[in-house]
Amino acid sequence: MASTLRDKNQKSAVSKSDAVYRTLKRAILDQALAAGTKLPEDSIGERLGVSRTIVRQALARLNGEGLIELRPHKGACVAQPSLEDARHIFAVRQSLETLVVDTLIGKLTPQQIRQLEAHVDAEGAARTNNTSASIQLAGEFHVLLAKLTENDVLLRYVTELVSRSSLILSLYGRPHSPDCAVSEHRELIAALDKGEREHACELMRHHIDAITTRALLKGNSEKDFPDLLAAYAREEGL
Amino acid sequence: MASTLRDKNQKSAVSKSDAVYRTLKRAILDQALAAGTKLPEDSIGERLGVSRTIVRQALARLNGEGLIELRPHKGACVAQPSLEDARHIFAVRQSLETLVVDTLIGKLTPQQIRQLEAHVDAEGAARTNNTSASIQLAGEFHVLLAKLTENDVLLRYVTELVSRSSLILSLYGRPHSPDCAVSEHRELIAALDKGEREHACELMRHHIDAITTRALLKGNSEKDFPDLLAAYAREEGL
DNA sequence: TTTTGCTTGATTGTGTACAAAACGCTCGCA
DNA sequence: TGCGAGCGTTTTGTACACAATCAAGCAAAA
Repeated sequence: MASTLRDKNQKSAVSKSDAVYRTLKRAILDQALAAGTKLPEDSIGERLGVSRTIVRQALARLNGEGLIELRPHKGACVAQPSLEDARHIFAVRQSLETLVVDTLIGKLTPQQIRQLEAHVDAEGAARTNNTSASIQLAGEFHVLLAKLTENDVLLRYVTELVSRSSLILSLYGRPHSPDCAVSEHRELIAALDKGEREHACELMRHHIDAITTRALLKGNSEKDFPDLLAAYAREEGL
Repeated sequence: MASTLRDKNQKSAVSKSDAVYRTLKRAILDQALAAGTKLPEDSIGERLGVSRTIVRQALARLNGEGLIELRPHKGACVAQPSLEDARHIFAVRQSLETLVVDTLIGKLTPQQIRQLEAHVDAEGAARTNNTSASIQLAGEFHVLLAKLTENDVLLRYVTELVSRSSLILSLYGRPHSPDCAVSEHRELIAALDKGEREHACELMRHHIDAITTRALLKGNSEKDFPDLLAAYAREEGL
């Protein structure tokens, strides 16, 4: 596709570690690299044709964003957010995305509204595709909203949280029905368009609640056992 | 306390780049390194007795947190947040710190209340000292609150934003009167203690508003002039 | 048979060397 | 005297090599 070429040019011109960073990030979010997968610097570097130095930089960045875990002398692996992590992440999303809506109310141009609607149309079209692409698109809707605020900090945090949410959904989430996400997104756009501040905020709150519920309902079986053990181990100073 | 010792051992034993990271961060927040100061990898490494590799890691991390700017092939320098950056940062702080208060309401133990009061006492005691230490302590109060939520994500973001706020205050802020900060902190603790949710949230909102005003009111004289020039120059493609 | 200790292999942490790019300086020219 | 080009120096970007650490497998003893 065209974007690949453009990205490749940018990367080679701007920085290689960015390229590796983006590649790994996409691989993680596409679930090509499942949660918990080890990420040895050597193999990745060899596979992508760069030195370990570059890979290390990319891994450090991903670690900073919470997408991988980086334990000293033990290497990196794709993060496995605990249920508690998940609750924390969604709580902060709740707060920040309400701010997004609050910032956007009454300031969206017709063109921007159309842009949002076009995105949701794409979500609707991808409904029949596989789950991961659908989760991806649903997440990008939130990132797009954040981008429209033109608040860099807000955009960065929302982007980060949406990425981590994708990971969580792929770990714990029930099968994910895109239908409700799409309809909720449409309602939100309508409220934003009409300038109904309270209604729009309430819709966003409810929407994130729905995602949270979908994310945390499952996953109480095999995953909690090792976590419990880890808690005990930590108390012993291990 | 015991944790301090443990942390220190961990630091020296576990990783050098952490040490450099912390050193640079403190230097920036203490205004030992003024905004805009160039940070050559070589000099820093030589000064701190580590190789460029380590320094580079620390710089990358600081860049991720917005404390330094890292332009390709041009090196790092202490960040100079624009007034717009400042507005963005405080807007997000507003939102997140309200979440902190909302999370904490009704869940603080008497011991934690005492801990908060002790901190504010320290703020009051440092009132006569120099400005930077005072700003520092006032910021740490907010970090302490975030820590009490036990929400890692929230803590990380608040910490980051408080750091950047310190930088902003040192750049644009008027002389900073610690008195009002202290009294506002005390009121907030009281409201938290009594479990008055709405009142506490309102106090936090008002408090951040006050900080924002203090931060952005000044700085229209000597600092805006070069900025204005830069804007003109950019329009000319320079 | 199970457990403990050692040894080996693999992987990360760090320093250093070389290549490329940007900055400052001097020199030449109008 | 002012301006621009060319060159040398400084600084960053990258690769690689060596040291340190961890995990696994094997052997030996209880």
